[in-house]
Amino acid sequence: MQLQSICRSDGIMARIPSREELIRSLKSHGLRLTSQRDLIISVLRESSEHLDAEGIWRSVYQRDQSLNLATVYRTLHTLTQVKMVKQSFLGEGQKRAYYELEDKPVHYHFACLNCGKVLELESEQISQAQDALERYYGLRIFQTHLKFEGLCPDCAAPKPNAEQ
Amino acid sequence: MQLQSICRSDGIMARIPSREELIRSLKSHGLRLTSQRDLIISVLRESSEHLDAEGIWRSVYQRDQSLNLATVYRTLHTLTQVKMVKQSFLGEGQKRAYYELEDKPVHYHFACLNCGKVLELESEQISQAQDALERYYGLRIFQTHLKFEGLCPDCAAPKPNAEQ
DNA sequence: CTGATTGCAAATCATTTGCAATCAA
DNA sequence: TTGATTGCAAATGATTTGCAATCAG
Repeated sequence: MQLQSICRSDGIMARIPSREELIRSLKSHGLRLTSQRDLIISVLRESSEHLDAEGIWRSVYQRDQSLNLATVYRTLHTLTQVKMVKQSFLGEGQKRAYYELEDKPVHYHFACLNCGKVLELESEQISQAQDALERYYGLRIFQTHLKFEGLCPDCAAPKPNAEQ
Repeated sequence: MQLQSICRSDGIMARIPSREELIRSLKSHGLRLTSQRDLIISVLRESSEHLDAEGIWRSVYQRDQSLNLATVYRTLHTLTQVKMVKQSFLGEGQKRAYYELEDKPVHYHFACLNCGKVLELESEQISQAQDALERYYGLRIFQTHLKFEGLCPDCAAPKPNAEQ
């Protein structure tokens, strides 16, 4: 069972930053725009699912066969550092990292154990709980890693004549 | 900066299952009680902090120098499968797995980015949010992986003359 | 006795790194 | 021009696995 696809369960389209915004963002951090970075960024922009480094590399490979997997890793690392990219561990066992462009609004991931689909969930309550935890325990929370696993609506209540 | 220690921020003592309960649990799953498993279980019971496989191995090593790291991994895998042990990815980057005995009540982890301390947080609101998500999206949630990162109370508001 | 479990060493697999060559600014 | 970035190949490091020997039930 593999990671399959991303669905925003709420039907709300996430705002994907434009190529220009992303390039501006790159430069504002003193980073250079190389053809490799440009390609990787466009793959991230155009992908409808979360990709791991190798998936990104395979996508890029169609347009540039010389781009090296190590460059993909290095680029993702750099972009994650400057908060243009968000890294999540969506597979079972959190072995492999998946990447998506940093976009608002904040969402959380749900991975179906049966079909591998990944849903993006929003929850005001979670953000509130987080605020409450900060106040109650006196912490400062900079990052939240939250992932649910279970059965998606389709797999939880399969319809008689529907292929999952 | 390394993982340092576990503090139950609320001061509530978690209930640690007795050795006998754990052995009973082992057998109820058709698993054999070997001296290696017995040792690993007691290290898990007696440890006040989350340990990774190597930390467990080092602890066990004092009592049995022949116990192999591979056995530790295999045992942790087995115990995780039968839900006697819970695996979390507490380091930065979720590279390495940490293990603790499965115990109620449910808690979440907070890792301090400065001193490496891990706090155990409880939050009724998070459980409620989870229930709400299940109902709202029509999912079944079997597992929640939640980890916060930021500054612990000590590092967020350091006292003038206090070490870390 | 017999299948479960272990020790050992080798394999895996995602990710990282050193280094010389290349390229953006 | 010059430091940032890349390709390549080799290294890393946590975890897993094949296999023969051992042990629990």
